[in-house]
Amino acid sequence: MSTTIYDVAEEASVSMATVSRVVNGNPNVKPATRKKVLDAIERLEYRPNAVARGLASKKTTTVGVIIPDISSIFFSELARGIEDIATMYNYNIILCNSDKNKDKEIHLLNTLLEKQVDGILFLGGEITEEHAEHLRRSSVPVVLAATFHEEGEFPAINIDYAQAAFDAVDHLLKKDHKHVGMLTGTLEDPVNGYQKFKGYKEALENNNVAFDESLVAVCDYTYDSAIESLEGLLQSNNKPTAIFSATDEMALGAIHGLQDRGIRVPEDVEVIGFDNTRLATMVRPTLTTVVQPMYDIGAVSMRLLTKYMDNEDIDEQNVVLPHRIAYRNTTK
Amino acid sequence: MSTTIYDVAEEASVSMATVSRVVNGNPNVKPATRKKVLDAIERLEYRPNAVARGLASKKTTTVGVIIPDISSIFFSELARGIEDIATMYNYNIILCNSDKNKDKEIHLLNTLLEKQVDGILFLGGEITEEHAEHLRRSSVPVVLAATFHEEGEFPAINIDYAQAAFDAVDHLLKKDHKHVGMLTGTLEDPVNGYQKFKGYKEALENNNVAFDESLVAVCDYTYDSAIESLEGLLQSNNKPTAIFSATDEMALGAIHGLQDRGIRVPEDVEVIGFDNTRLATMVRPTLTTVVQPMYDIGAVSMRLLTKYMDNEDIDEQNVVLPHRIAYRNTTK
DNA sequence: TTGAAAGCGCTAACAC
DNA sequence: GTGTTAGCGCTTTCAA
Repeated sequence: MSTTIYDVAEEASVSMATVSRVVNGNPNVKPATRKKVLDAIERLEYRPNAVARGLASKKTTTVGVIIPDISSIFFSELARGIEDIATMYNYNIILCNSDKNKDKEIHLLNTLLEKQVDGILFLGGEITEEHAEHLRRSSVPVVLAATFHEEGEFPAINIDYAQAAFDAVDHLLKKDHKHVGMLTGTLEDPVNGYQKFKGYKEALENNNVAFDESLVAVCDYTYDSAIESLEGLLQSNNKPTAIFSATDEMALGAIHGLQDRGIRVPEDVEVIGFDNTRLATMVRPTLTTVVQPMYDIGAVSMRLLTKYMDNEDIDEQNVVLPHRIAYRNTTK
Repeated sequence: MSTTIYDVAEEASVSMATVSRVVNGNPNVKPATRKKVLDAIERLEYRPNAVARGLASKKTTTVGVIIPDISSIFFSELARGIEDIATMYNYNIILCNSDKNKDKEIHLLNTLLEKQVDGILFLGGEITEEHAEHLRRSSVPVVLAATFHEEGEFPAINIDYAQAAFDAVDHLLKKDHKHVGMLTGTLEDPVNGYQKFKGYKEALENNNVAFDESLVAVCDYTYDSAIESLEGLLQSNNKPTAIFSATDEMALGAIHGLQDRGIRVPEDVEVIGFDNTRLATMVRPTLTTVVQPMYDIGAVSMRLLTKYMDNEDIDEQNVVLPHRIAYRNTTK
């Protein structure tokens, strides 16, 4: 079997309590005995059993992360931010894909709780009342990232999506575009759907431009769906001369869809994306897009979670990170 | 405190052993008592403690995944394949970024072992002799994915990178290109560097084309580095009329770098990438590239790991998945 | 500064 | 079918 704390104690001729103390950096150990123990550990290649430790101490130094889809260019960047900060604070991460599926999300929540994680990060999905009920019952802190609960009941890290969308569309409108199209996710999606759409509409109102339903296309976030939906927009009586897309990937779809039809970007149609994923500079023309600090959202949410786990003071449980627009070449 | 198996036993007026039996689906329980227990569990909202269970059973149903960088479009796709199969077999995943850094990798290996994972998936990094020593000492099975050990000592899932590179370059050469450039990763990288470069050289030899050092540029896998390195290739006395890139992202860099200089793709220069990431169809012209089944590599490696963990028979510890070339519009 | 001993919540013999 | 009991490897009082 693998060597235990008892073996080390015996090898060093001390009690297991003393071994435990040196392993845990407890200062109440005479340097000489500390050395004895350290040597024994080395000789025996002792490696503490984190499961036993977790059972005894009720801390696993592991946090659960529920993420819609790790293969998404957006969420994987978030995940990286999370993992970096987790490492910094000595936590490991159990990563689970939810596909934004409610049942899966709730199931995962329970699985993670069974595994005794010290905290949970919930990313991206819609927070329904059913979610809220489960989250409330959680025995460990939960923080949301890139999503939020209507009532602001749970700590959450986001940008102001509606305002960001407003800014982008407003920019277009101020340049005298009369017909600005929008590519959106499903409106049930609080972030990529509802909030951004809301910003779009508000910008229209604010600029006294009538809302035209035929100018908004609901897509499923994929590049291909954007190309397809474009057909609809182009059919509108109010053919768009500018398009705001809820994600970069769909913006690329729009750009290429336009180009494939011989429509020039930005000369004939200007395009603004959202997220500033690495894709944005990997297209020609390079994409003007709303910059959302993805890595930071992950990092900040993990940091906030550590505060909850360590019972530190929380100054603000709902943090709104800044956004801006990166002007590149899909706009004039 | 949270409710334990004792509470349930009391509530149901049975012994804890019986509760354990129903929780674990042991058939030796009378239906009537099973129901009693199930009811008690429901009433008390009992949730088994996986840590205690792990300590007692020596199984955590958790596997460790050491991955170079989860935010990479390539590895995140692999990770998705891993997670899906893990879920299917009821495992969770502890995800750790290594940045292909040897010390980090070895440190992570130890951390995961401390956490008593049931198995480990090691992705992408170089396997030095030092790695091998640590891997050999692992108390749980380890499988490699998208990397391998020279001696084939450890189970590994890959495609034949050298052959794949050969195929791509050979295709170019057969079309009478005399000067085929290559964008490669560092040659220490067994996969993206050495193997692909080897395939490149072999294709040259096979077609009786002299190797010209000025035609290969070592990049750091980024889009930008590819754009930069392009300058060097274009300076060569044997200006390339075709370019083979070790990754799609660098291929995009090359394409845009060429286009920015007014060089047309594929008319003036043909380009072939590697991986067939989602980027490949998100560029114009769409990218001809070597198709590597990323998701499958993840899925198959996780499946193989489950076999090791469950002591199933292994037919082949070194699996080589098929590759092919997707011909699109960066080649004529 | 060190040791003894009581759990942590569960599984897995073993007995009945 | 069901209960008893001895660990799993560690942390954490409490004494000394």
